[in-house]
Amino acid sequence: MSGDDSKKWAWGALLLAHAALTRAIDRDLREAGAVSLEVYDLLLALEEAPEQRMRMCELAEILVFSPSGLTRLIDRMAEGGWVLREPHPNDRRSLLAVLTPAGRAERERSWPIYREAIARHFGHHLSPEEGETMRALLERMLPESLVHARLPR
Amino acid sequence: MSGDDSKKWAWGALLLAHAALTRAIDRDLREAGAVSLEVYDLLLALEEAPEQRMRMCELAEILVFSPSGLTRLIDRMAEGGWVLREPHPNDRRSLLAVLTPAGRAERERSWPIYREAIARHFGHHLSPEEGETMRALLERMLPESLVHARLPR
DNA sequence: GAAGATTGAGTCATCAATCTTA
DNA sequence: TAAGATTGATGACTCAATCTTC
Repeated sequence: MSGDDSKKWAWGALLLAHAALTRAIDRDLREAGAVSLEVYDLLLALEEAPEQRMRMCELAEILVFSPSGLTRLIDRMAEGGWVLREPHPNDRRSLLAVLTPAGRAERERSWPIYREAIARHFGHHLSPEEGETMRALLERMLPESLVHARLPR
Repeated sequence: MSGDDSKKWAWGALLLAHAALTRAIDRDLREAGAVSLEVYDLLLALEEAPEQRMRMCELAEILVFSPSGLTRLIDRMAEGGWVLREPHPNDRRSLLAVLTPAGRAERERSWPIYREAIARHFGHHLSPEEGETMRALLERMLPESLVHARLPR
């Protein structure tokens, strides 16, 4: 394997490792009684959106879900009372998903469980300075389109 | 939100962003005709294991899959001719998954597609030095149990 | 014609229960 | 009794097709 390939391979190995870690964290979160990563992500996206509402297609793009996958995710969340569907004022093709107070409460209830999981999985191996470096690099490495909707203001 | 919480939140945001990025990369890979992340991960694990074979329960742990999930994943891969099941010589409860030449070939066929995807998603936002820092930190940040089976020797 | 959302069919994961062997 | 693997039932995501609106 050439030098370039072996560098790419190292990245590939870390990609695979990180994908597995994500599954492990998601498993931990569910076992501890928190909502799944996707649900948390959606609740958070709505919470930080103007007027706590967003078009279905926007949500699908942010979450990297298929349109039908998002439809069903919103179905389940609406059944739980965490979101509502509302017609779009200017485009009758489109629907808005709206966060309810119950949805916000659920996100807040899950936060401490997330905080624990994050500390458990990320906090132990790096010094505070290294953690800071890591965060800054990750932030720049991830595509703007995926980060901007998620970073705290 | 306290200062500590806001740090944790930043990590949480990056966790969510990275989970979404993983979905995006997996989608890209499939569209480009490569095997999925899980399948690649399994093929690679077997390829680097002694004698290209591993116990089912070990594989499940490395991949962060449930036992039944692994059973079915191996079912599909065996149907495709990429792995075989073999009895464990010392423990008749256990089975070994064995990589076939076809499985190795499939992993090798997918590698260039992975290389492209990695370059596209990871190569563009960081300088080579930053990339190196990032890799080193990621390597230390991820749990040993997940990294050691995946890093190139 | 294209964009936005949904539905049905198919795929793939999990949990709980079961069977065999240590 | 526990460990390892599998099976059946269920849940959740994708693709392709459809319907409405731009």
